[in-house]
Amino acid sequence: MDDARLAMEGSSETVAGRLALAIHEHRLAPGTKLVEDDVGEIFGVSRTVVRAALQKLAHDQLVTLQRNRGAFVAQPTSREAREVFEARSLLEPRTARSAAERTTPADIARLQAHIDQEHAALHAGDPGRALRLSGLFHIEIARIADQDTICGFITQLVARSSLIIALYWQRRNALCESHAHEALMRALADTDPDAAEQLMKGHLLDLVTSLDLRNLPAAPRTLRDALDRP
Amino acid sequence: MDDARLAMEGSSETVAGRLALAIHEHRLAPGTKLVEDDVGEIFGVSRTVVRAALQKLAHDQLVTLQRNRGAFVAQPTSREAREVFEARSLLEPRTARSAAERTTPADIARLQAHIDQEHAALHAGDPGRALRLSGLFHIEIARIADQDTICGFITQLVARSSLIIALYWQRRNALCESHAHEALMRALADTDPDAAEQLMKGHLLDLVTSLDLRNLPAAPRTLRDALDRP
DNA sequence: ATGTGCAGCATTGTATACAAGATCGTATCC
DNA sequence: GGATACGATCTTGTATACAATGCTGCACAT
Repeated sequence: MDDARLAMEGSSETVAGRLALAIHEHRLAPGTKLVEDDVGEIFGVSRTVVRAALQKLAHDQLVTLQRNRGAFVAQPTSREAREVFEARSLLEPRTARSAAERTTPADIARLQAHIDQEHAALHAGDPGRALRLSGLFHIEIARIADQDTICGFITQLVARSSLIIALYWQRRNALCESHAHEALMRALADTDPDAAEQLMKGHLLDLVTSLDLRNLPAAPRTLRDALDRP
Repeated sequence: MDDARLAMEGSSETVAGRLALAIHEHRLAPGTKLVEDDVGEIFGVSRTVVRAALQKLAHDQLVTLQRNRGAFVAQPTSREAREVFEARSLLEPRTARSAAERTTPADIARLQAHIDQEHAALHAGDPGRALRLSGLFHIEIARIADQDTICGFITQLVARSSLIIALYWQRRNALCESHAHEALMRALADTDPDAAEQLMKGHLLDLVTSLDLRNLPAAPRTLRDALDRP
């Protein structure tokens, strides 16, 4: 009830960012209800700005808005999961190719820093943060490609992927061994567009095959929601 | 000052839709300021719902929000224009391929109806509506491909393309002779994925080469905005 | 005991009120 | 005469108030 001090300059975006981060790091589980008053009190703002933040997150499909019922952390269906990775496989390989054609040493340094942080988070026993950093790696590559529009799409898809992983990840053990990321970074450093494209393609395929998408209905939902829809 | 009757059931989305349609049909020019009170009075709703609508449009990048200054119909730069068509060229050809693999006769009928309406609008001297329908044709193909996520992206890109065409279209004469659309429809009807993919690729290339993207700074903006930025 | 109806409560949807910032015109100074 | 400073006005940002909707639990009937 005291974070109001950092709420200046686009407070609704601050709230949206904090909520998004919590979702990315799996600290807010899919299906969780986000009550406007509660969120507002936590961040020290009124419902007005909370509503704006929830709307933004809804547009990114991180939360679902149900009229007169409220906002819930989204629960992508297995169909949506397949669609998200289908979209990523259309966008990211060729974006990685473009990135490879214009990577600078500074970019490589940034990528290396990402990978290091990711390893550190894993060893520190913070898989949520590791997952978040893993997603940022993909976004960073899109940023290198210098295509803001595509980068925005990829950002959205990475965010939804975090929810999908929360729901459908099967081998809980080896969490995203980032050899793939290191190989990608090398391809960029070597200015090898073909390798970058193929590596990204394979990496995404690995990811989607690590999911268990047999049409289990998303998860045992909020117990109540399971029956009031149909 | 009387349209309040149709404003129930998601009123902010109604407002956003009406505004978006006006932008699509080039009745709201890029750079136009959207004053909250004015919009609210026009649609018979309060600023609360107008703000929600403007936020949604801002997320779709149809309007630009400037803090404490207001909302303006977006003016994509030539860079953004290139990015939008780059993104479309990544998404739409392969989406057209997917569509060709699953087109039903009912889909063809719908596409034919779109083309007919487009011709009718052109002959009726309503180029705005023709352009809107032309965009819907692309969205309809994405819908046939049955990929909601990609369809959503394409919808956004088509919307932004409308703004780009408003700003950068050079040959004002032959407005989108829709032979390309008819050829695409035939490829879908013939279940010819290769042709569909190639035709879409070529069509998008034709579109982007019909633009004049030499870095003219977007247009003579709102006369005032041109000088207060730098 | 199970199902139904109603009442009270909790939460969201919308409008309005007030505060903060930006714009524009005018007056003043040089 | 031109530039600058200031104040009036308009617009947006945020909070709050009220209305409408949905939810929960108890009473009551079957």
